[in-house]
Amino acid sequence: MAKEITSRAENYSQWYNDIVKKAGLADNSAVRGCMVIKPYGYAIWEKIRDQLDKMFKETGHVNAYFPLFIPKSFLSKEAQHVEGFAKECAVVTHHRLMNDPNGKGVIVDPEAKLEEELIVRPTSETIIWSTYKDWIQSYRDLPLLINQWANVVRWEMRTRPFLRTAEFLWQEGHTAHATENEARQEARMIHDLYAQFTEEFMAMPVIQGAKSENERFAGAVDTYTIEALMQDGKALQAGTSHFLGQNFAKAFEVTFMNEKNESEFVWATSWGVTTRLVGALIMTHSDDDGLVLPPKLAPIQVVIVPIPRPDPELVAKAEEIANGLKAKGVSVKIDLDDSKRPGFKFAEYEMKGVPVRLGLGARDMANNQIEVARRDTKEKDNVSLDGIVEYVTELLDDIQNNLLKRAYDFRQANTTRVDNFDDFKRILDTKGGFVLAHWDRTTETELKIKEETKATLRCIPIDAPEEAGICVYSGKPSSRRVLFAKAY
RNA sequence: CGGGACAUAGCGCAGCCCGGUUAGCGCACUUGGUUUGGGACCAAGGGGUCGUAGGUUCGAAUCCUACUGUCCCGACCA
Repeated sequence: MAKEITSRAENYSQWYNDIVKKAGLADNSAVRGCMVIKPYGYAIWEKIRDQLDKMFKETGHVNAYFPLFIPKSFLSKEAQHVEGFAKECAVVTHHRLMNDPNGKGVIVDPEAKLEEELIVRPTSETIIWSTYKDWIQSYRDLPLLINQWANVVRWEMRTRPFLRTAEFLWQEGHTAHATENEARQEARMIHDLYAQFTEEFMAMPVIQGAKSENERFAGAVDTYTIEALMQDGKALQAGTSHFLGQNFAKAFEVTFMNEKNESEFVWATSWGVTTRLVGALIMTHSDDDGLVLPPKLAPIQVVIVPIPRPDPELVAKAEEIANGLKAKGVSVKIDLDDSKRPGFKFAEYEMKGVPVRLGLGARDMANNQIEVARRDTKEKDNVSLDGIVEYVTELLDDIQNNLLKRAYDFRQANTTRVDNFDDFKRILDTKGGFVLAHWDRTTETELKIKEETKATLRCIPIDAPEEAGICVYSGKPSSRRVLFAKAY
């Protein structure tokens, strides 16, 4: 047994770390709080990125790139915004090093102090809105629909690979609109796009909702979120879309002339998802044998293992099958490594979450069949080589659907409606998961609940039906249930 | 930033309490051979400033002090 991972039951955090490491997704780095994303982990991110990028472009957005550094003065222009990020910013104060006159090594050259310090972007609203001011003159310049793929830095106390790192990769969309309504629609449209993406591609169902005032993005009027439920019963915020009102337009004086030749402030949105999605993917589907990937995001969808070794006849047949699959758009790897035995390879590909494994040996060739193993259920079947391409492409769809259904069923089974605070606490302590409860819509109650239960108000679901009830904490009237959970 | 644990080869660990030749084991790696349908076996080999800096001592992986880092549990957060 070369590689083993801690079971989820034994230690969920350790299980997660083991998967990240042993599936080859990421390593710790020499820099505290920062990870190295390894090729296999990055390949998953690329799949996520490419699909989202396509969806953004289909909805009229274009990509651009803004600077990593933000003048300190920019960050202080929007009061709530700076308050939200001030505690976790990396600051550049100097621009030069020099040899240490007292010994070996280098020191910061005290002569090279910057006149104005630069902040490493924790998010780009300020630099972008200072730029948009110059780009927008007329209603004819609107809407401005721009996205950027970038890295950002938030100096977090405690980090975990993919879920929270000091530096992470993301996309941030920043749009400007002539009317409030159009901006609100944009924020909601992206919110829907995110939900569609996570469900269709990540096979991860999400609850769509609005954040409470307390949980809202610093500087936003409304924040929409997609909340996913992880296997340990904790919620994970997987993406947010913000309606920013005219807050940034006012802070950066971004105005335009409307059709009546009147000057107006523009209406704004911003929205983003991060490499955290890779963490979400891990914690939604994986099991005690390793990573489980949905076919639509798997860097390798099918691996063919010649058994017992890659002999020429087997490889020739494997290539024939692989070419058939590739013609259908399936990514296939033929394992040509002859230094490892099949059993080792099986375990390895299971650890890496490859959705389908085909085992091809002389015995199979003689019987005109092949061994098909699916990662999600670990079932194995001997399947005729005739029509194998169709069989596998259908199986990939089936796995994708099965993962979504499994995650959805898990969420259903771990979503509990409660009507009093005793039940609320009991469910969170025993079962965990999502809790749907009535809430009186005050921040005071929200904070009390958080203090007493560690559960946070994840969102006010957009599809929650109107339902008369009383707040589980205060007993005051409420018209709909909201979503609480312990969260990452 | 609080509470706890840990730091010895790429990874996982033993040795430390009770200081004493050349610091050991498993996995991984290299070479050769035998194997090969679920993590092969045999043999030979390479790889270490024992986290860093001080201190005690004739002598420190081992004892003392400080620092740094990592992990787990909290608080903060995508």
